[in-house]
Amino acid sequence: MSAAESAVETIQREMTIFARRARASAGRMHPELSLVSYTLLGHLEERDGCRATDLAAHYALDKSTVSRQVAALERAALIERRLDPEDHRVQVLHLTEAGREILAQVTRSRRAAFRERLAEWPEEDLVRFAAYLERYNAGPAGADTE
Amino acid sequence: MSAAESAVETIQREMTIFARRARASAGRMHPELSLVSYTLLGHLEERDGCRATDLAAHYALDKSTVSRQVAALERAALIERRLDPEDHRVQVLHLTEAGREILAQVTRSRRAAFRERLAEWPEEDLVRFAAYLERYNAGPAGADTE
DNA sequence: ACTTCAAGTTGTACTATACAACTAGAAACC
DNA sequence: GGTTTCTAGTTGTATAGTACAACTTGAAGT
Repeated sequence: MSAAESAVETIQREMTIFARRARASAGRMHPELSLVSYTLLGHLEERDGCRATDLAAHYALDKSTVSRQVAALERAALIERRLDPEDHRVQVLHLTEAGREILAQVTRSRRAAFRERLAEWPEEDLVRFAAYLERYNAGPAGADTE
Repeated sequence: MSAAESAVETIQREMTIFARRARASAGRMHPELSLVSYTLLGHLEERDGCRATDLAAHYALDKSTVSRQVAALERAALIERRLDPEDHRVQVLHLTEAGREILAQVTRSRRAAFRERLAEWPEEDLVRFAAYLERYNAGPAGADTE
């Protein structure tokens, strides 16, 4: 096997290990916000509000799944729905103040965990690793991970 | 924010994206073998058989979860249980021929997907990316992802 | 106006998971 | 050697996340 092939094997194996671990650990670290809820809230913050359908499309989730997630987040008062006056089918989702706070808090705590895990890494390696991950994820959707 | 800090942010974000995508896509690609079943079979192949308890410990899963996964894999005739003659509480799990085949087939197909996604990468980058991932995953357990 | 399309909700089902209670066997300790 | 304690695994129960299908409501096109 060439060096490239063997590297691909390793990447596959390590990405699999990471994926397998991530959800469970996210749930353990932040019982109040699952990985999915976290990313949904993050998306709302980034876009400053959007529709449930947009979330479903962006994360390749069924609209029923998003509907229930949104309902739960609203119940927890982390988001609110605003009826679009232009189109009464549409509810634009927005973070509430509480949602913003929880999101910031979880982000801080996740960041701390990553920092700790990467504490010993030289800056040069961090920058390269980050670039590789971006490049990997930006690759053609559907190949394996979308 | 320093270059290192911003790289950590990116790593966190991209790892999260990857983790969120991975399970669902694995399920879509291989309905016959979930990501968890796949890793369990892989472990059995690598170790040439082991106990359910070992699987639970290694993957930080509850023994009840493993018990049900194992039951399903046995029902599908992908693994078999052999009673340990030394200790009648113990069942040593082994891949069956069918299990070996399915595992090989899914591995091939996953490998093809990764290869395609990484096809344009220079060998040097593949090797470095693989090393970074190994280093990341080998880090202290529990920080974030175990 | 009628049809078709789009946004969301709800019913139903399945998978993965954990925790707790249990059974069966092994080991340890007087 | 019998009692207690530990270990391996199963089963009951509950929860989260997910998908698909059927439905409701509103918008748009013909």
